[in-house]
Amino acid sequence: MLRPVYRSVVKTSVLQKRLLSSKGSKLYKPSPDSTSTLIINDDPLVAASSSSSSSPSGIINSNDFPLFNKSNKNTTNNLSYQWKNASNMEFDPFNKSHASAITSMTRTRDVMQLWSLLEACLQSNLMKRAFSILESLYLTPEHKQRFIEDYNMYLDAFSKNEPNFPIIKMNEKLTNDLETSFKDINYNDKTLAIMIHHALNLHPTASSMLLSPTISAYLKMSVNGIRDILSNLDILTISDLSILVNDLKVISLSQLPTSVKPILESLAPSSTLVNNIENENGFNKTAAEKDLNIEKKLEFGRDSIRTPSLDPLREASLDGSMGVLPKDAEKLVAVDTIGMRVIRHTLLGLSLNAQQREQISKFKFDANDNVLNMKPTENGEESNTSINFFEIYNSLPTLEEKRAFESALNVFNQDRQKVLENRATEAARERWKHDFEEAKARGDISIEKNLNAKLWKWYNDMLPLIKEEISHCKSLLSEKSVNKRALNKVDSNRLGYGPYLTLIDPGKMCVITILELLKLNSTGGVIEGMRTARAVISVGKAIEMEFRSEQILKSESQTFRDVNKKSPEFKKLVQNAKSVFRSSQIEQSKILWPQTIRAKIGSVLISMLIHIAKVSVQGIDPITKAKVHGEAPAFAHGYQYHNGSKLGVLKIHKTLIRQLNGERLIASVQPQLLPMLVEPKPWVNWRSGGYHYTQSTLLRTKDSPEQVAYLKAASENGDIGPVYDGLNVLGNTPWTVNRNVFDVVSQVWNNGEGFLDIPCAQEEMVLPPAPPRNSDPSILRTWKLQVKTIANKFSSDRSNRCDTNYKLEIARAFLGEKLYFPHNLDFRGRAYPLSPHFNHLGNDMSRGLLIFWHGKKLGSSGLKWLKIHLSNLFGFDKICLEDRIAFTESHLKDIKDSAEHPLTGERWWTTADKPWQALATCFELNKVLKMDNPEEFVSHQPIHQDGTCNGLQHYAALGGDVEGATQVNLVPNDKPQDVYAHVAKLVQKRLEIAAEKGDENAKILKDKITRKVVKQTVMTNVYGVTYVGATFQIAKQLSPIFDDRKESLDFSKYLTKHVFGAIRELFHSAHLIQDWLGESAKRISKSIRLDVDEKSFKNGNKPDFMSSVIWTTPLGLPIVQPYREESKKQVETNLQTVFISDPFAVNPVNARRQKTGLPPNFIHSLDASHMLLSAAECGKRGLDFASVHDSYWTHASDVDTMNVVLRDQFIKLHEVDLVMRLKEEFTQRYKSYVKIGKLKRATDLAQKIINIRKDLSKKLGRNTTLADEIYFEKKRQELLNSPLLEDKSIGEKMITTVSLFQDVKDLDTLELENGGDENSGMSVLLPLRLPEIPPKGNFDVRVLKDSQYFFS
Amino acid sequence: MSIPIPGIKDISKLKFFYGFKYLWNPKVHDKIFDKLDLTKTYTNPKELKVLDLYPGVGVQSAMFYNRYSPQQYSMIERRSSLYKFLQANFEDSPLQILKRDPYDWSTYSNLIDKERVFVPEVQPSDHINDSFLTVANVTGEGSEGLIMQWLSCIGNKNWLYRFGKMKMLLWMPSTTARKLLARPSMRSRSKCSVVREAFTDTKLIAISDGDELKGFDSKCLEEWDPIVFSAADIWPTKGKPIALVEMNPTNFDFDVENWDYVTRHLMILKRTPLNIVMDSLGHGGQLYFNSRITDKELLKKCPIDLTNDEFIYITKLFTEWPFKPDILMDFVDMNQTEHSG
DNA sequence: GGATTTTCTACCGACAATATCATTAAATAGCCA
DNA sequence: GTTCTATTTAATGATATAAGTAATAGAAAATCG
Repeated sequence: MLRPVYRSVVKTSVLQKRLLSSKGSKLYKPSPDSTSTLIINDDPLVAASSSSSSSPSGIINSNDFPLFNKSNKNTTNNLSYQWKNASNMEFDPFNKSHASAITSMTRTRDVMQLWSLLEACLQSNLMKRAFSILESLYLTPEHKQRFIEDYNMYLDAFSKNEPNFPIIKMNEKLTNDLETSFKDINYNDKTLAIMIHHALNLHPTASSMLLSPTISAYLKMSVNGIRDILSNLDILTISDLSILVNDLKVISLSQLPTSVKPILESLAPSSTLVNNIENENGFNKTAAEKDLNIEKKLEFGRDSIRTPSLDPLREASLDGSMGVLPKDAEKLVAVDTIGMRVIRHTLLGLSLNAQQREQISKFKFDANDNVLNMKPTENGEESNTSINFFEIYNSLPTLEEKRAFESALNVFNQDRQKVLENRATEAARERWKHDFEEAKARGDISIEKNLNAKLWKWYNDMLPLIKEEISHCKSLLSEKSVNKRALNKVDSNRLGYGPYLTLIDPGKMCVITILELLKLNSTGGVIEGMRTARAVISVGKAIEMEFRSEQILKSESQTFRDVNKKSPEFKKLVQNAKSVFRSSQIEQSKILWPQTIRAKIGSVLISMLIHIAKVSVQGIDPITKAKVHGEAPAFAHGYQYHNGSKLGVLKIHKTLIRQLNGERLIASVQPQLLPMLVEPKPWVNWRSGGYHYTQSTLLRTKDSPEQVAYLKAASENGDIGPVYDGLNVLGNTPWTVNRNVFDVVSQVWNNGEGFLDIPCAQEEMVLPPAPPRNSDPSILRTWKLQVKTIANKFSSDRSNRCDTNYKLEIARAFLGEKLYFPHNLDFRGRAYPLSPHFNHLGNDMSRGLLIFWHGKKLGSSGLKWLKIHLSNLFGFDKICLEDRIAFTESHLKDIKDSAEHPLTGERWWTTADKPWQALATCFELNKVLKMDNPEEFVSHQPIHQDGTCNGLQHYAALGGDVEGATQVNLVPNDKPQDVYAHVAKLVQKRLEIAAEKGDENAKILKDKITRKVVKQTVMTNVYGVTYVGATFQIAKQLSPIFDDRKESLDFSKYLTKHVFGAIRELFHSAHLIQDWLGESAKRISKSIRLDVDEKSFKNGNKPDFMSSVIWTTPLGLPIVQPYREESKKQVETNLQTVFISDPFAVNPVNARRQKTGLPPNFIHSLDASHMLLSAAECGKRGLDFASVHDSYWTHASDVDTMNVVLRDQFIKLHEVDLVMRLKEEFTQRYKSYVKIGKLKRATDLAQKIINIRKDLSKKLGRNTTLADEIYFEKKRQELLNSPLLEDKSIGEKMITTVSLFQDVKDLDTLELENGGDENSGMSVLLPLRLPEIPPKGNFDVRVLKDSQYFFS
Repeated sequence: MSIPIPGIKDISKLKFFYGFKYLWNPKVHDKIFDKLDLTKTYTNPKELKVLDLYPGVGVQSAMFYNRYSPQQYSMIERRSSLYKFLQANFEDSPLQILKRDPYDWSTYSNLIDKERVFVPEVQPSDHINDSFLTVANVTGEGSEGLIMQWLSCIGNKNWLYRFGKMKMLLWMPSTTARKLLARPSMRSRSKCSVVREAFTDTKLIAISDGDELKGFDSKCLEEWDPIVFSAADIWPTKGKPIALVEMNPTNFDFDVENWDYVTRHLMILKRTPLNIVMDSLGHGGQLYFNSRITDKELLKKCPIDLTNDEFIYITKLFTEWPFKPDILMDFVDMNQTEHSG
């Protein structure tokens, strides 16, 4: 590999600094040779490694990464490992393994907090404080390597803050900072980029003559080459680059980063614009407004003058920085932008009917005005404001036209997506205002009645409060000397959250707070309200999220602000460059707000809202019985008890709740997390993918830095490409809303009645009358329980309805749109859509509402699969395919009726297992059946192929279990096997035998065993359900048969034993593997890593076990089981203290959960791998693909192809002995770990250990502990690994209680398994050994190739 | 003929006490009985019926019987090891041993109404019931809830309190006693001390020596002058100190449900003055109560400083509040089971 | 080292106790040389 | 101006909260002497 030319920064820096700091014009005339002498080639790695603190415990051990060898294309076929060395010696907060480094963990936390604070201070122009934070960061030794990045952040902010600071002074400052304040810190190319940018943007009156040499000087100082300087697009704007290339001509085009090169190429020198006006005026504007201006400029050219606005919104805003759409913008958007005119032109050029034509010509192709259909439809204005793109797309006759349409739509949607992710709060605010003004025109009463009008009132009341708070914070923060003692509690709190609060536009914060609280209504088990803890954190998170996307948008528009060309081709270029830019920005941001800050911010905002939000209420005076009207706070903070524990709650007033129930809730859906209108950003990196402006991580880590550390290392090693591939296929599947189904759901919904799983709308709950107070306590108690049950039902119904409302509203908003679901993974690798509420993983209704955007002709086999699909949805999925087809064909009449009269007809579809999806299928089938040639029918319906007990399929393949494999359809068969029925049969047989022997229970139960009784238990058995749990499941199934609950439970207990027995018998080898996994997990989680800090061994002989179970999936994804003891702390906020966990705390593992979790998690990691492999392959073959874990979806015509892929990939996955590989990985990873075990006392080895202990005891003057032994063994290991030969030889001679085991081969004979005589065993440290793998059976997974019922 | 009292030697052989603790030293018991001076209430012990809940090893039971020879003395004890012990020691004595669970409400309805094994006399509430006494030992650390439930039964006038104002001699952990007996403004003042104040007249009779004593107010201790006995007089010796209180129900007249809601919520923020804390009672509470409470001094007080009478006053205002919240819905429901096959 | 007591209770997506008092650690003021 | 101590403040830890052991009960892990 070619290494870029490094220059030893250590040696050059001082000289360079001296050069820069030299006074006068000399600086601007650097002689070429003087700079070149500064370049000293030296191996930077030597310097880096010697300066790093290289604590081995602080960094992931190289042993930690057994990854698959990528050299062989068929990864699964290769058993050899490539032990990659994650020799990342830099300090990085995530790069810590939990097993070690307790101290650096706390430092990590400190650094994280300092970072977030630094960022906040820089944003708020608190330069002094920022500098002192820098000083603290500088003192963290592990952080030195990265410190320059923080300094760059500071310098950049400084430059923006003082745009007219002469470059000489700037240079002096830089020199001074790096030479005195932060010794040993060297600038990097970004530092230079900042200086260049500063120089370029100085007021033009500055001696521009000298500009060129200055810049040349900086360019020559480059550490990694000029290219590297220029790649800092977050610093150097396009116009900067343009000047450098075209005006100063100090660089050539070829040196530019590839993503922007084409833009600059197309910018002719003459048309380059450097907008200095913007520079002068625009500093205190928020990103949004800047962006808005950019947008406008992009569209109308720079001549469009911003007219001063009298809009009250603007007046109200703090320093005029409200990022709202100016009123005059509406006028402006009415005029077509050129780019959009082109889109319209394109669209009108397609084959459209008259109506479509009219729609398009009326339609305003402006992203700001037409984000989504969120406006009420009652006014019937729908036809004007929205276009059903799906219909148009479908009506286009040729593929070319479709392509052209999609391409035009995509350009439009790119803009809409941007607006969607960035302008949602403004949109909400606009809506409120609009409604308010309308209501106002009608009178005060209608203001009260209209929710949005009320929200607008709250907004206006809250805004000044926030502003006041912010100005408090600002004045407090800008005080010269902060006398901490003189501060009251409120102010010292402000000092903490103040820097963050000042970051975001106050108006936005209002909107976010209000929306979050409305969204959280009836969550957390609270009857009419929410948990305070959740509320404050949600608001805090939402604020942070807003800030993040604002940041990205801001830097993006900063960089591209002067790009001003109107051709659509150019626009595409810019869009492309921007997305590359965003990606790298998101990638770079590592800063997260601490949880405590989120909570504090949230509480401040919420308490303001509580203070001002009022609703008018009426009650009855208990004395006079007269109706009383009044005003009450809409939100109230209080507490409720649960099992004696207090729970902070935020109650919402009944009046408001009633209003919310009748409301369309679309507004409060977190807009950043809606489905996307364009393809998600592809996953290329562990934290870059999905939404365009919202950061999401590849893995849903449970606040576990350990998981992140492994993921990051794998990502940086480039090991998880296949994961990205699969995930990107999932994300790139376009969907649309099934209008037919939507209309039916909508009708049902508006009806307000209960329908299928939609509960009916209920106003009040009906409670049984209370018994007299002096009734027996037991009677009082049953009544209380009744009330509780009813209330629970009521509130769960309501939240259910609310959830349905969300789904429906999102669906409505996306009617006729092309939509995408960005995905990420849970910690085992299973994929989930990022957007909540409405997605294809949702309930039956959500799934029924979704169809593929692309249609495919049924072709020869499509109709067959469509029919089978319907049969499956009705629950007939365990009969052979022909019978399923026959089922559908025998119901053609019902299908027709269901499709044509879904609600008024026989409603046959409602009898299906999955009625809404069945209805969707009926609609298609009905259309197909009317066609002369069904093969020509264009189908959009996803067809599902489900694995029969997917977990058991994997187990069977792992164990090579022929019997089990047969049961789960791994073996070709002319008829699908029904596991559940089979288990039921086995249980039945057992019962019959028992009954013959005179077993009473068996006699009663033997004829009551159905498939249904055992189904859940068989399923959950894979997840390691316990005897007790299974008993409950079975009791639930049996309860209709027996009247007495007690009796039913007794029978269930009995039955459970037999069911368990039957399952064990049937899937014997699966259970052996399950046991093996469990035992391995137990041993690992009870093992000790030697280089662990002795502190965790403080309890003498009882250490805290720190090692969690870690493995790598066949796709290379490292999986860390995050189960640890949680440590939570109380954090003070404005409202109350909240109880939150500290993510950087180092906690011992929860061995139990590690143990019970491994079997299911391992299997899930395999099925996830299978899914991703299949997805990638299907993607390659041009299939539209979606998945719900073990259910795979595609077009009817492609089902056969997909099935082939599924089987191939499954075989590919299991051709390797995965269990063996897992064991090898474990053995390698936990190589030098020890466990506490018992050794037979009557052995030589034991005697030797006793002698060592005696010696040691003498030396120490006390009894030895295992901790001491660990200490010495650790010492020995350190010596052995020492580079010094003498150390090494000392180490080799050293004998410890652990080293004695090195050469022992027959440990089994020496170790006492549990039990044994009391005196024969003694506690010693034994090397960790894993149990033997159960023998593999004879099943050859390759026979699967011909099993048609594998997935069906 | 008096019943022999089990000695510490026999008692110490017992292994299982389920976390309960018993005073075994007869001398201390004697002192306690002297102090209790029960004949003042039970002028005619021959008509007295005593219910002994969780009698444990029965030392106190036997000594009681020996002293007063009541008409009926029934011990309710279900825990097998202790039941066996009682059987072995008192099989032939007049003490009645019933293997029932004192925790279970049905035990009482069965005993009293169904089987009529133990039928106390109903007496009006103008005096302490002079023919019915309950003695109980609820010294288990985890059984504090039972005491609290019994207390609320006084408020409901159900359970054994349907027979009138029945006296109860109750052993409990010292910490529980401290909480119950706390008076306004004391550190341990909590909702249950208000409940105690509302429904009963309770005195500390005896307490084992130890650090826990420090938690009690010295003035109160002076007033009650409890018998302080050594921790060594308790078996099993390990564990926390215990105390004996005498609980006499009192007359009360207020809306218990609303009062319960008000006290429960106010005592959460027991150090927050009333003029602020009222918001936690419901939407707009602060505004309402600040306008209704005329006594400005009261508004400055914190819940912890309030007497029960003051709580009753606040409750009255609360019930008169036109916009008062629904007190029935004052609970959270934890995620119920969903998800199926 | 062995019995008693406590802790679970099928995996994942998922989402959470809190007020107050006592004690300890840290920081500041004061004090004096 | 420093160093040492007294005093105050911040941080941390402990404890109580409500009041049928949430619907349930028997095994496995953890604790304690």
